[in-house]
Amino acid sequence: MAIFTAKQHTMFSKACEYAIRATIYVAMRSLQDQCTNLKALAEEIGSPVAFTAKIMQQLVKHNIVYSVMGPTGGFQIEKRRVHKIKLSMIVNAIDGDAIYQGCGLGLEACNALEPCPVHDKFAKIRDDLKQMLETTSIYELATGLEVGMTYLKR
Amino acid sequence: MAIFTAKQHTMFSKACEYAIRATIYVAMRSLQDQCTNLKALAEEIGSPVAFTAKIMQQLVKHNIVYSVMGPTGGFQIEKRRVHKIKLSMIVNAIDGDAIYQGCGLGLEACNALEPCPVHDKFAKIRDDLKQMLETTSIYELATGLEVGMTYLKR
DNA sequence: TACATATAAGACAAAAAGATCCTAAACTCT
DNA sequence: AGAGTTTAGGATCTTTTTGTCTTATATGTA
Repeated sequence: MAIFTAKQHTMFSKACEYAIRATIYVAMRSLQDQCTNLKALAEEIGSPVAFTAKIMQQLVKHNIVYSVMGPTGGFQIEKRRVHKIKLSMIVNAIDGDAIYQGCGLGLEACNALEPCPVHDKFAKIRDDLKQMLETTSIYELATGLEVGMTYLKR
Repeated sequence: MAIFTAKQHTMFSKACEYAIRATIYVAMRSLQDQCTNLKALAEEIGSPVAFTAKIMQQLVKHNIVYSVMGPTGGFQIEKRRVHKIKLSMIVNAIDGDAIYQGCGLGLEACNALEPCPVHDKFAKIRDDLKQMLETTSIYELATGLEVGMTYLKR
């Protein structure tokens, strides 16, 4: 159980982690005018194939990537849209906005007028996170990957 | 399912949210030399009684609060220790340290030398969060509650 | 048109998180 | 000592998250 074993609650859900990794990889390939099929994608980012399929379906529904069926098909992003896709769009599509909008203690009624005890302490962290997610484009992350400055595996 | 319904992945697990709220309340009562029993505690922070019991057991094991059995028993914190208890101790006891130590994309091999694409973007956020959790004492949160500046319910 | 290959979509399964229940152990008070 | 109250701890149940499987649908190519 969560409480008994040393849990590791992460910033994003596993699905969201896969979604970000997948989008970055698809973006890198898109910048090279390449479509990426599911199998190769899952291989490259080290994620379960069938689960990744579900996640990609969501990204397609949220217009973050588009898909092409049939042979030579796969996932791709229009080259000119890559820089318009921000981390916040992916996080929002998969995890919702609670991580950078909600109360740190999960209180419904928490706001600036009736703050929870950690409200002010978290306000800055949350705003910084929001700012970062909303200004970081997949373009910059994909190009770092392309030139071998960053890595997606393991 | 997570992917289908609009999920809300939060900063901390539910258990951790309850743990923080509970510790703040017990601390406030401890500053008034009062012991807090489980039922009253759960009532005050709006959490399920039995689940809260499990969480309190963990906090006792991690020496964050101590417990007294029998009538007039409950949970308490030594007055002189209240200011020594930091948010990080609670988060660590319940959620582990991944939120402010691990890679934003969940990659095992991610570090400054072989960074994931979002590594640098997250470094600052993570460090700020860590700093805040490690420097925020339960004392200051409990006193804000005591004077009615902050609220724990709903 | 037929065939091969790729994604879409739904059902299903396993694991973890969230929550409950019951009995044991500790303690206070009479 | 006995009765009643409170936390400890184990077993159990439910919901959510993570992951798999099977069938349908779309598409490129011979």
